[in-house]
Amino acid sequence: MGRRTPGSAPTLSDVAQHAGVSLATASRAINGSQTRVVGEELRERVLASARALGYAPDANAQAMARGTTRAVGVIVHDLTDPYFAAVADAMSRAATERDLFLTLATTGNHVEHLAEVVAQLDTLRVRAIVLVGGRWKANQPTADLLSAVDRYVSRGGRVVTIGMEVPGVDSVNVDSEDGARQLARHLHRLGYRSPLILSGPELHSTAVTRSAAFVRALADEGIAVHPDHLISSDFTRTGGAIAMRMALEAGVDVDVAIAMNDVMALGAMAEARANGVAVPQELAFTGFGDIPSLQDVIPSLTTVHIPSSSLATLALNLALDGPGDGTGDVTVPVMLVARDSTPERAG
Amino acid sequence: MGRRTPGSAPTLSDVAQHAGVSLATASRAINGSQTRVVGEELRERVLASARALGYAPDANAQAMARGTTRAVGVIVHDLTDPYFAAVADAMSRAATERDLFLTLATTGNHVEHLAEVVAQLDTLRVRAIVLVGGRWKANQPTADLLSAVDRYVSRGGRVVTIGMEVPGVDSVNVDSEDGARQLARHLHRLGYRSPLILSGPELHSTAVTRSAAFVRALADEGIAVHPDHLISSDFTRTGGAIAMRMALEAGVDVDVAIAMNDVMALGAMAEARANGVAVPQELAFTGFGDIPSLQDVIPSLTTVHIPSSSLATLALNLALDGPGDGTGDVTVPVMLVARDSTPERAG
DNA sequence: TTGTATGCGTTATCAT
DNA sequence: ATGATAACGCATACAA
Repeated sequence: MGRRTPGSAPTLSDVAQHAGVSLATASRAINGSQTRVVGEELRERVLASARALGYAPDANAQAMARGTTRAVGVIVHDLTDPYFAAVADAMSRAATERDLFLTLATTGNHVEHLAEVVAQLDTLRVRAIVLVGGRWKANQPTADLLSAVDRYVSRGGRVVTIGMEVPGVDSVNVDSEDGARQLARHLHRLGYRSPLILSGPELHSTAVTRSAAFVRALADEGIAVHPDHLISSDFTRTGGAIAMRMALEAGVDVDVAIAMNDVMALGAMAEARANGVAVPQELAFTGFGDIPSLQDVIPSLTTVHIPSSSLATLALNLALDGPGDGTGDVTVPVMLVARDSTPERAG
Repeated sequence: MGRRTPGSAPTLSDVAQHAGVSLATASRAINGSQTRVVGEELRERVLASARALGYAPDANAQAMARGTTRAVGVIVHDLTDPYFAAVADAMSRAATERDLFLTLATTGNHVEHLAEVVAQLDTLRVRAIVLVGGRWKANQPTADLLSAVDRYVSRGGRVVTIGMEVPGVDSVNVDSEDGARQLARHLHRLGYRSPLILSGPELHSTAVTRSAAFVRALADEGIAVHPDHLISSDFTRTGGAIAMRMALEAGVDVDVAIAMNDVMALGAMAEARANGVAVPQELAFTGFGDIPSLQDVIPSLTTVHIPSSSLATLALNLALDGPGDGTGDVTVPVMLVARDSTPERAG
């Protein structure tokens, strides 16, 4: 067969030679120039040669010659978290749509590696970086991160964050404010009066913002949140469980636990149940995000739907076409999803 | 500030010039050659210049000069599926471990794009491609895919699949055989005697292999599977639900539904319950895979744990260090996880 | 140890 | 319309 020796790859020159044309013509015939056109006959011949040799262009060489790549970088905390998985998946689709490909990086539990990851992507000369925030203990950008972003941007790189504020960087955010309002109104109407708020890490801006939004929204409904009824913990399932345990041990008297995201709610719910609390009769639960696996938990969890797909699409569009100066912030609407974890409460 | 005009990036030449050394010295000082060493003083000066200019190497140029990249390609069906998410996450960690980065591609529902995706990754000259099979309707490699893989391999590329057979390609597989055996034994001991097998697509080799393994394993326990009690459907949650509905409408008399993966089991379980079946008393359920979200479903699902992390690590190692000729197949052990969806059955 | 020069595969700018 | 040829940014064989 036409298999060449391993390690070698047919180059454009090989193709040109095989077709008996110049390198330039081969290039134009295969990857098409915007200015030049190749004659019908030659084009056919070149294409045939390319096929015959099994030619595949070298994207790295193209990147260098063109001065730009077709890669976009995506940074998430942990793909195991359904929220990130959903966003990453949508991002992948959106990228394919625009004929780009994804370089995906996860930071695991190490926020401190964030700057390093950005530098890596910088090295790859990705066209844009989408930084998906949301589960790190703290999401205040460190000096390291800021300078890495700054270097990248100074090279013409584009950055946009999702659910995370970085000075001078465009961002796409969830309308936590409105979500809290919808949920608070719903709970009030159902008869809930003493909420327990399961907040995220105290250093996490989304956690702080969102819980503040809940406190306000509840106040608007005439429901005051007792200071002891706001517990901070990790933005994870375990975090939710721990917060719930703390609440139970403190013997708080509440009728609904409002978690700042779904996984926390699930963790808290499991913990409550494990401690003999009747869910949802004795204690109701709400989440935030509407991750897919929610459809299989019992009772199904009342939550606020975050359209992760538009989140991703908007972020990518913003990254590629936006101003790129931090003035292009976008907020995506959310929607209450009432389910079984918050039954109507008898007075 | 030292911000350069957007679009431009300081190059190694700039650094060399700034430090007053040659290009070669700058290169060696920054990325360290294995043969050459740079004097202490000069190295410092170069590094300082690099820092001062905000220099970041161009990975594309390096790739070209070195003739090799640090990228590995990963192809999954859908990140929204917890199984793929888990594998991809583990892959990301494994890649970081080896100082590589991930180029992630999802095929969505379009198996037919698989060849195209491989060609793309080929273009990028990724060091290796890990193809994670498992949810496509059919996973028989098409001629398109085969030739794309062949071209890539002939260039020195490495391919390994997970849970999918492609001729001449190394693969990492789950020990379905043993998983079926463990589960069958468990079910038999608990008193189950008439199983319903929820299989995957008829064209899907994993589905076929695994259900055959179950039929055998059950037979070994003296349990025969009635032909009508093996239903094929999609490898998805919806597929599971549909299969369950068909079984219910057919009025099958069974005591346990054995799904070929977790999401099918969850879909089937929900469907059964929606149709008034008491779960698990009236009908028990088992899955395969042990995806994380299982901990929040009630009753918790008995399943077979697939160590997705070692799956990913092994695949990557095999891809990078293996023979690369299809003789390096690896099988990873699985483990029964008995939970509440299969209670002991009163004779 | 340091510097010079060449090549990696492609695009783009010139001529022709 | 086609063909030379110069970049692109870096690593390395060779020379000093």
